[in-house]
Amino acid sequence: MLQRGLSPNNFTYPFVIKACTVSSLTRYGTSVHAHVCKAGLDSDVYIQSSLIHMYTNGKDLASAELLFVKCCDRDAVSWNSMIDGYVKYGEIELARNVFDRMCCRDVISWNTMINGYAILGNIEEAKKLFDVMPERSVVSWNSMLAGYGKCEDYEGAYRVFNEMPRRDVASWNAMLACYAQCGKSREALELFDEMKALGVKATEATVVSLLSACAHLGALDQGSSLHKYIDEHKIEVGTITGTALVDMYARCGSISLARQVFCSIEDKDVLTWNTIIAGNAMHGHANEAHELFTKMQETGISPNDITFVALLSACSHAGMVEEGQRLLASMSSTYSIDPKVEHYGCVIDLLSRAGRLEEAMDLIEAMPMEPNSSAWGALLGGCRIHGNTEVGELVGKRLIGLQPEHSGR
DNA sequence: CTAGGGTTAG
Repeated sequence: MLQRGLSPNNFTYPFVIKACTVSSLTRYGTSVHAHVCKAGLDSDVYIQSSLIHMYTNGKDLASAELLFVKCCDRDAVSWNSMIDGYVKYGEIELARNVFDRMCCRDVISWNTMINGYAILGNIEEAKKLFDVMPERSVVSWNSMLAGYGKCEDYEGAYRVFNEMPRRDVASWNAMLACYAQCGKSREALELFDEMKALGVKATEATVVSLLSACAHLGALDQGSSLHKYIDEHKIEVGTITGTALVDMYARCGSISLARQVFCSIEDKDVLTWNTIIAGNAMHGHANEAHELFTKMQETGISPNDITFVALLSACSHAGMVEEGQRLLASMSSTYSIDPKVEHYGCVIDLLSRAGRLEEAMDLIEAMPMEPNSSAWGALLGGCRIHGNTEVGELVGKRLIGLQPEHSGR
């Protein structure tokens, strides 16, 4: 359009800006913003609110704030976008401050605020707002439901699920996710039967929670029939669903099917790679886990701390002591990831199983954080296997000194 | 599409 010499007007810009927002093209959006200013259209309320939304969506709060304070004529979209921006940035107090100053609060403002508290697991504050809001939508109820889910309170969630006047697919998905995350796998599968009986159409979020439930049950039959259901109902298999399928097959014992699904996933993210690496580790395929780690980096995906837990557990299963030590050292030196207590725990386990108890003891003393019970447990387990009462007693004394209430069993 | 529902270690 610009190349043809046509000038965009105040009706054109919001569409262009929205396109940038949905495609996360904030950089291009910034140049559109510059065009808007040059054209003298930066006082248009609609353009302003779409720009603010674009910036908050792209986590560029500074630019959003700058624009927000400059407008004298703000619409509800601008206010709501600012609230949501602060919420997503983890700044709940700032979000609340904007919410309290807002005079034209609508149901979206209330829901955004309730969701903000729910994300943080602050169900009390969410409920306070929920109880006093002038009108509620199904989203208000769903946000409360998700809030109880976040607190792992599946009974509270189910109470909300029962009380709500109307349910949509997100309500079912939130309840299913809550059950799945609370380890109530059977309840999740039963709720799905109810959902199907009522004719509610499943989405990707539905099957992801159910696949996770099957994975935790090790239920290959139900997992495979879910896979069939996904195909038959033409539910899209995106990165998240694909990853959930890989995890389900791996945990249910079928590493070959896991691998097959893994290969079919177009856009693999770090979670996808972590899942297949961990799957191979569980099955004792340490070399393949490490090959996958190399391939992952070749495709431009950087590992995170969970990748290293998976790799180190692969070493544990295979007894690859030196490789494990090398990996632990490489975390901070090569990848700038600070090893956590879990990573030290894996290597302590590795050393203890190999009978290298003095080295394990040295590592537990040298780690920069307080060892947790599984780190001590790994060391004690090694002492038992190898009949080393000397280090065992040392550990016992340390444990009694640290936590007198855990005086052994 | 201004708000809500999703996967990974042990």
